[in-house]
Amino acid sequence: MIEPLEQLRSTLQDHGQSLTRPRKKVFTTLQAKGPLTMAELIQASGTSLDRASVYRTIKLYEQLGIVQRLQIGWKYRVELSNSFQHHHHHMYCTQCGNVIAMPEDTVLEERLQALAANISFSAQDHQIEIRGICANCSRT
Amino acid sequence: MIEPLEQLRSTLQDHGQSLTRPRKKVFTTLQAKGPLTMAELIQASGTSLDRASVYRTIKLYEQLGIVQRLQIGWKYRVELSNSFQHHHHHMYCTQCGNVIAMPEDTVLEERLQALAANISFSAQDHQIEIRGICANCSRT
DNA sequence: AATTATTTGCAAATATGTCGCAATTTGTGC
DNA sequence: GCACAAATTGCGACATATTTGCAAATAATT
Repeated sequence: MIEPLEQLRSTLQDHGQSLTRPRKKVFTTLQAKGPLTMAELIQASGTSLDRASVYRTIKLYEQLGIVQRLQIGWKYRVELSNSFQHHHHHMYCTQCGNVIAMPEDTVLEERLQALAANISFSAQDHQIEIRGICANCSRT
Repeated sequence: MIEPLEQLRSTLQDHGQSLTRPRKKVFTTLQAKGPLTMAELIQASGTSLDRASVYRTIKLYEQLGIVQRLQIGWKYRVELSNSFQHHHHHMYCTQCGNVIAMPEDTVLEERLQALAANISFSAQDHQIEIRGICANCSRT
Protein backbone atom coordinates (compact mmCIF):
# COMPACT_ATOMS: atom_id res chain seq x y z
CA MET A 1 0.00 0.00 0.00
CA ILE A 2 1.31 3.39 -1.02
CA GLU A 3 1.81 6.10 1.54
CA PRO A 4 -1.29 8.28 1.25
CA LEU A 5 0.79 11.44 1.49
CA GLU A 6 2.99 10.21 -1.34
CA GLN A 7 -0.03 9.47 -3.42
CA LEU A 8 -1.28 12.96 -2.70
CA ARG A 9 2.04 14.47 -3.67
CA SER A 10 2.20 12.62 -6.95
CA THR A 11 -1.42 13.39 -7.82
CA LEU A 12 -0.63 17.05 -7.28
CA GLN A 13 2.60 16.83 -9.23
CA ASP A 14 0.87 15.19 -12.17
CA HIS A 15 -1.11 18.40 -12.44
CA GLY A 16 1.77 20.74 -11.88
CA GLN A 17 0.75 21.50 -8.31
CA SER A 18 2.91 21.35 -5.27
CA LEU A 19 2.31 19.86 -1.88
CA THR A 20 2.37 22.75 0.52
CA ARG A 21 1.97 22.89 4.26
CA PRO A 22 -1.69 24.03 4.10
CA ARG A 23 -2.57 21.39 1.57
CA LYS A 24 -0.96 18.74 3.68
CA LYS A 25 -2.81 19.95 6.73
CA VAL A 26 -6.19 19.84 5.02
CA PHE A 27 -5.47 16.36 3.77
CA THR A 28 -4.41 14.92 7.11
CA THR A 29 -7.35 16.58 8.82
CA LEU A 30 -9.75 14.90 6.43
CA GLN A 31 -7.90 11.66 6.86
CA ALA A 32 -8.26 11.85 10.61
CA LYS A 33 -11.78 13.18 10.96
CA GLY A 34 -13.75 11.89 8.01
CA PRO A 35 -16.61 13.86 6.43
CA LEU A 36 -16.57 17.46 7.65
CA THR A 37 -18.52 20.57 6.87
CA MET A 38 -16.42 23.46 5.62
CA ALA A 39 -16.83 25.23 8.92
CA GLU A 40 -15.63 22.16 10.79
CA LEU A 41 -12.77 21.68 8.42
CA ILE A 42 -11.65 25.28 8.75
CA GLN A 43 -11.94 25.05 12.47
CA ALA A 44 -10.14 21.72 12.67
CA SER A 45 -7.34 22.90 10.43
CA GLY A 46 -6.40 25.27 13.16
CA THR A 47 -6.01 29.00 13.24
CA SER A 48 -2.84 28.78 11.20
CA LEU A 49 -4.79 28.31 7.99
CA ASP A 50 -6.87 30.98 6.35
CA ARG A 51 -10.47 30.34 5.32
CA ALA A 52 -9.65 31.27 1.77
CA SER A 53 -6.82 28.76 1.58
CA VAL A 54 -9.00 25.98 2.83
CA TYR A 55 -11.65 26.82 0.25
CA ARG A 56 -9.05 27.03 -2.48
CA THR A 57 -7.53 23.74 -1.44
CA ILE A 58 -10.87 21.98 -1.42
CA LYS A 59 -11.77 23.39 -4.80
CA LEU A 60 -8.48 22.13 -6.19
CA TYR A 61 -8.81 18.76 -4.50
CA GLU A 62 -12.26 18.36 -5.89
CA GLN A 63 -11.09 19.09 -9.41
CA LEU A 64 -8.30 16.57 -9.05
CA GLY A 65 -10.66 14.01 -7.60
CA ILE A 66 -8.94 13.94 -4.24
CA VAL A 67 -12.03 14.85 -2.27
CA GLN A 68 -15.75 14.73 -2.92
CA ARG A 69 -18.74 16.55 -1.54
CA LEU A 70 -21.64 14.84 0.07
CA GLN A 71 -24.97 16.15 1.14
CA ILE A 72 -25.42 14.76 4.60
CA GLY A 73 -28.17 16.27 6.62
CA TRP A 74 -28.36 20.00 6.34
CA LYS A 75 -24.98 21.12 5.04
CA TYR A 76 -22.63 19.58 2.57
CA ARG A 77 -19.50 17.88 3.76
CA VAL A 78 -16.25 16.90 2.16
CA GLU A 79 -14.35 13.68 2.49
CA LEU A 80 -11.47 11.96 0.76
CA SER A 81 -12.55 10.30 -2.44
CA ASN A 82 -12.34 6.68 -3.44
CA SER A 83 -8.71 6.86 -4.52
CA PHE A 84 -7.76 7.59 -0.95
CA GLN A 85 -10.16 5.50 0.97
CA HIS A 86 -12.40 2.58 0.26
CA HIS A 87 -15.53 3.32 -1.75
CA HIS A 88 -18.45 3.54 0.59
CA HIS A 89 -21.75 5.23 1.34
CA HIS A 90 -23.33 6.72 4.40
CA MET A 91 -26.19 6.36 6.76
CA TYR A 92 -27.13 9.49 8.59
CA CYS A 93 -28.90 9.33 11.92
CA THR A 94 -31.37 12.19 12.00
CA GLN A 95 -31.53 11.85 15.76
CA CYS A 96 -27.95 12.09 16.92
CA GLY A 97 -26.39 13.37 13.71
CA ASN A 98 -23.97 10.47 13.51
CA VAL A 99 -22.65 9.41 10.16
CA ILE A 100 -22.11 5.70 9.67
CA ALA A 101 -20.09 4.37 6.77
CA MET A 102 -21.65 1.37 5.12
CA PRO A 103 -19.46 -1.37 3.69
CA GLU A 104 -19.21 -1.68 -0.06
CA ASP A 105 -21.88 -3.89 -1.54
CA THR A 106 -21.33 -5.43 -4.93
CA VAL A 107 -24.97 -6.10 -5.66
CA LEU A 108 -25.79 -2.47 -5.05
CA GLU A 109 -22.93 -1.14 -7.09
CA GLU A 110 -23.67 -3.37 -10.04
CA ARG A 111 -27.30 -2.48 -10.02
CA LEU A 112 -26.51 1.20 -10.23
CA GLN A 113 -24.17 0.57 -13.13
CA ALA A 114 -26.86 -1.35 -14.93
CA LEU A 115 -29.50 1.31 -14.41
CA ALA A 116 -27.29 3.98 -15.86
CA ALA A 117 -26.24 1.81 -18.76
CA ASN A 118 -29.90 1.18 -19.56
CA ILE A 119 -30.35 4.75 -20.64
CA SER A 120 -26.89 5.13 -22.12
CA PHE A 121 -25.81 7.31 -19.28
CA SER A 122 -22.09 7.08 -18.79
CA ALA A 123 -21.81 6.92 -15.01
CA GLN A 124 -18.62 8.19 -13.46
CA ASP A 125 -19.48 8.34 -9.84
CA HIS A 126 -22.36 8.15 -7.44
CA GLN A 127 -23.38 8.83 -3.93
CA ILE A 128 -25.94 7.29 -1.63
CA GLU A 129 -27.28 8.50 1.64
CA ILE A 130 -29.66 6.61 3.87
CA ARG A 131 -31.42 8.67 6.50
CA GLY A 132 -32.96 7.14 9.57
CA ILE A 133 -32.37 6.28 13.19
CA CYS A 134 -29.26 4.42 14.24
CA ALA A 135 -29.28 1.32 16.43
CA ASN A 136 -28.02 3.31 19.35
CA CYS A 137 -30.75 5.92 19.24
CA SER A 138 -33.63 3.53 18.62
CA ARG A 139 -32.64 1.53 21.68
CA THR A 140 -33.91 4.35 23.88
CA MET B 1 -55.61 9.74 -4.87
CA ILE B 2 -55.76 12.47 -2.25
CA GLU B 3 -55.57 16.10 -3.23
CA PRO B 4 -51.95 17.05 -2.66
CA LEU B 5 -52.94 20.36 -1.10
CA GLU B 6 -55.26 18.56 1.29
CA GLN B 7 -52.49 16.20 2.22
CA LEU B 8 -50.26 19.19 2.82
CA ARG B 9 -52.87 20.86 5.00
CA SER B 10 -53.37 17.79 7.13
CA THR B 11 -49.66 17.14 7.49
CA LEU B 12 -49.28 20.69 8.73
CA GLN B 13 -52.27 20.41 11.01
CA ASP B 14 -50.95 17.22 12.54
CA HIS B 15 -48.07 19.31 13.76
CA GLY B 16 -50.07 22.29 14.84
CA GLN B 17 -49.13 24.33 11.82
CA SER B 18 -51.42 26.15 9.49
CA LEU B 19 -51.55 26.33 5.76
CA THR B 20 -50.85 29.92 4.89
CA ARG B 21 -50.66 31.69 1.57
CA PRO B 22 -46.84 31.68 1.46
CA ARG B 23 -46.65 28.03 2.39
CA LYS B 24 -49.15 27.17 -0.27
CA LYS B 25 -47.20 29.15 -2.82
CA VAL B 26 -43.92 27.41 -2.03
CA PHE B 27 -45.60 24.05 -2.28
CA THR B 28 -47.26 24.65 -5.61
CA THR B 29 -44.07 26.10 -7.02
CA LEU B 30 -42.18 22.97 -6.10
CA GLN B 31 -44.98 20.89 -7.50
CA ALA B 32 -44.79 22.70 -10.80
CA LYS B 33 -41.07 23.12 -11.24
CA GLY B 34 -39.39 20.16 -9.59
CA PRO B 35 -35.97 20.37 -7.91
CA LEU B 36 -34.96 24.00 -7.43
CA THR B 37 -32.11 25.81 -5.77
CA MET B 38 -33.15 28.23 -3.06
CA ALA B 39 -32.40 31.14 -5.35
CA GLU B 40 -34.61 29.67 -8.05
CA LEU B 41 -37.33 28.90 -5.59
CA ILE B 42 -37.30 32.39 -4.14
CA GLN B 43 -37.34 33.85 -7.59
CA ALA B 44 -40.09 31.54 -8.81
CA SER B 45 -42.24 32.20 -5.77
CA GLY B 46 -42.62 35.72 -6.98
CA THR B 47 -41.82 39.02 -5.40
CA SER B 48 -44.77 38.72 -3.09
CA LEU B 49 -42.87 36.36 -0.82
CA ASP B 50 -39.97 37.37 1.31
CA ARG B 51 -36.70 35.43 1.16
CA ALA B 52 -36.87 34.78 4.88
CA SER B 53 -40.31 33.25 4.61
CA VAL B 54 -39.21 30.90 1.90
CA TYR B 55 -36.26 29.77 3.99
CA ARG B 56 -38.47 29.33 7.03
CA THR B 57 -41.01 27.39 5.04
CA ILE B 58 -38.41 25.06 3.61
CA LYS B 59 -36.90 24.44 7.01
CA LEU B 60 -40.32 23.57 8.37
CA TYR B 61 -41.19 21.41 5.38
CA GLU B 62 -37.97 19.55 5.74
CA GLN B 63 -38.60 18.79 9.37
CA LEU B 64 -42.06 17.54 8.56
CA GLY B 65 -40.74 15.45 5.71
CA ILE B 66 -42.60 17.40 3.07
CA VAL B 67 -39.51 18.29 1.10
CA GLN B 68 -36.00 16.95 0.90
CA ARG B 69 -32.71 18.41 -0.16
CA LEU B 70 -30.55 16.96 -2.84
CA GLN B 71 -26.99 17.70 -3.62
CA ILE B 72 -26.86 18.08 -7.36
CA GLY B 73 -23.54 19.28 -8.59
CA TRP B 74 -22.40 22.17 -6.46
CA LYS B 75 -25.58 23.56 -5.03
CA TYR B 76 -28.26 21.81 -3.14
CA ARG B 77 -31.80 21.79 -4.36
CA VAL B 78 -35.12 21.06 -2.78
CA GLU B 79 -37.93 18.95 -4.07
CA LEU B 80 -41.10 17.42 -2.72
CA SER B 81 -40.44 14.23 -0.84
CA ASN B 82 -41.76 10.77 -1.52
CA SER B 83 -45.07 11.33 0.19
CA PHE B 84 -45.94 13.91 -2.41
CA GLN B 85 -44.45 12.53 -5.55
CA HIS B 86 -43.26 9.22 -6.82
CA HIS B 87 -40.08 7.93 -5.24
CA HIS B 88 -37.16 8.37 -7.59
CA HIS B 89 -33.50 9.20 -7.88
CA HIS B 90 -31.39 11.35 -10.14
CA MET B 91 -28.63 11.20 -12.64
CA TYR B 92 -26.75 14.41 -13.08
CA CYS B 93 -24.89 15.19 -16.27
CA THR B 94 -21.72 17.00 -15.31
CA GLN B 95 -21.45 18.25 -18.86
CA CYS B 96 -24.76 19.93 -19.56
CA GLY B 97 -26.09 20.12 -16.03
CA ASN B 98 -29.23 18.20 -16.89
CA VAL B 99 -30.98 16.25 -14.19
CA ILE B 100 -32.56 12.99 -15.26
CA ALA B 101 -35.01 11.20 -13.02
CA MET B 102 -34.45 7.48 -12.91
CA PRO B 103 -37.36 5.10 -12.63
CA GLU B 104 -37.90 3.28 -9.38
CA ASP B 105 -36.03 0.01 -9.20
CA THR B 106 -37.16 -2.63 -6.78
CA VAL B 107 -33.90 -4.53 -6.66
CA LEU B 108 -32.07 -1.40 -5.73
CA GLU B 109 -34.59 -0.34 -3.12
CA GLU B 110 -34.68 -3.71 -1.46
CA ARG B 111 -30.95 -3.95 -1.33
CA LEU B 112 -30.71 -0.66 0.47
CA GLN B 113 -33.33 -1.77 2.96
CA ALA B 114 -31.40 -4.95 3.61
CA LEU B 115 -28.10 -3.17 4.12
CA ALA B 116 -29.61 -0.86 6.69
CA ALA B 117 -31.41 -3.69 8.44
CA ASN B 118 -28.13 -5.58 8.69
CA ILE B 119 -26.79 -3.11 11.16
CA SER B 120 -30.12 -2.43 12.87
CA PHE B 121 -30.36 0.95 11.29
CA SER B 122 -33.95 1.99 10.97
CA ALA B 123 -34.03 3.51 7.50
CA GLN B 124 -36.62 6.17 6.82
CA ASP B 125 -35.51 7.58 3.55
CA HIS B 126 -32.62 7.67 1.16
CA GLN B 127 -31.23 9.48 -1.78
CA ILE B 128 -29.05 8.46 -4.68
CA GLU B 129 -27.25 10.57 -7.20
CA ILE B 130 -25.35 9.22 -10.16
CA ARG B 131 -22.95 11.65 -11.78
CA GLY B 132 -21.73 11.20 -15.31
CA ILE B 133 -22.34 12.14 -18.92
CA CYS B 134 -25.77 11.82 -20.43
CA ALA B 135 -26.48 10.05 -23.70
CA ASN B 136 -26.97 13.33 -25.44
CA CYS B 137 -23.65 14.81 -24.43
CA SER B 138 -21.58 11.69 -25.06
CA ARG B 139 -22.94 11.46 -28.59
CA THR B 140 -20.81 14.46 -29.55
C1' DA C 1 -66.94 39.39 13.97
C1' DA C 2 -63.72 39.35 17.95
C1' DT C 3 -59.89 36.97 20.15
C1' DT C 4 -55.59 34.77 20.43
C1' DA C 5 -51.78 32.44 18.67
C1' DT C 6 -49.17 31.94 14.68
C1' DT C 7 -46.86 33.62 10.79
C1' DT C 8 -45.18 37.14 7.75
C1' DG C 9 -42.27 40.97 5.92
C1' DC C 10 -38.79 43.96 6.80
C1' DA C 11 -34.30 45.43 8.13
C1' DA C 12 -30.24 44.18 10.23
C1' DA C 13 -26.97 40.62 11.75
C1' DT C 14 -24.29 36.34 10.60
C1' DA C 15 -22.35 33.03 7.96
C1' DT C 16 -20.41 31.35 3.80
C1' DG C 17 -17.69 31.75 -0.22
C1' DT C 18 -14.65 34.62 -3.52
C1' DC C 19 -11.09 37.91 -5.20
C1' DG C 20 -6.86 40.89 -5.87
C1' DC C 21 -2.43 41.48 -4.41
C1' DA C 22 1.88 41.83 -1.62
C1' DA C 23 4.55 38.67 1.11
C1' DT C 24 5.96 33.94 1.69
C1' DT C 25 6.91 29.31 0.48
C1' DT C 26 7.88 25.65 -2.84
C1' DG C 27 10.47 23.06 -6.31
C1' DT C 28 14.57 23.26 -9.14
C1' DG C 29 19.24 23.65 -10.59
C1' DC C 30 23.61 24.59 -9.00
C1' DG D 1 22.59 24.28 1.30
C1' DC D 2 21.72 28.61 -1.51
C1' DA D 3 19.60 31.53 -5.00
C1' DC D 4 15.97 31.98 -8.32
C1' DA D 5 11.50 31.72 -10.65
C1' DA D 6 7.02 30.22 -10.18
C1' DA D 7 3.33 28.91 -7.42
C1' DT D 8 0.76 29.59 -3.20
C1' DT D 9 -0.59 31.81 1.00
C1' DG D 10 -2.75 35.21 4.14
C1' DC D 11 -5.00 39.30 4.45
C1' DG D 12 -8.66 42.55 3.85
C1' DA D 13 -12.46 43.69 1.07
C1' DC D 14 -16.34 42.02 -1.33
C1' DA D 15 -20.33 39.33 -2.78
C1' DT D 16 -23.76 36.15 -1.76
C1' DA D 17 -26.50 33.15 1.16
C1' DT D 18 -28.97 32.32 5.36
C1' DT D 19 -30.81 33.61 9.93
C1' DT D 20 -32.91 36.52 13.49
C1' DG D 21 -35.79 40.01 16.24
C1' DC D 22 -39.79 42.29 16.18
C1' DA D 23 -43.98 44.99 14.83
C1' DA D 24 -47.71 44.27 11.68
C1' DA D 25 -50.68 41.06 9.26
C1' DT D 26 -53.08 36.65 8.91
C1' DA D 27 -55.17 32.22 10.30
C1' DA D 28 -57.90 29.12 13.27
C1' DT D 29 -61.38 29.19 16.79
C1' DT D 30 -65.29 30.66 19.27
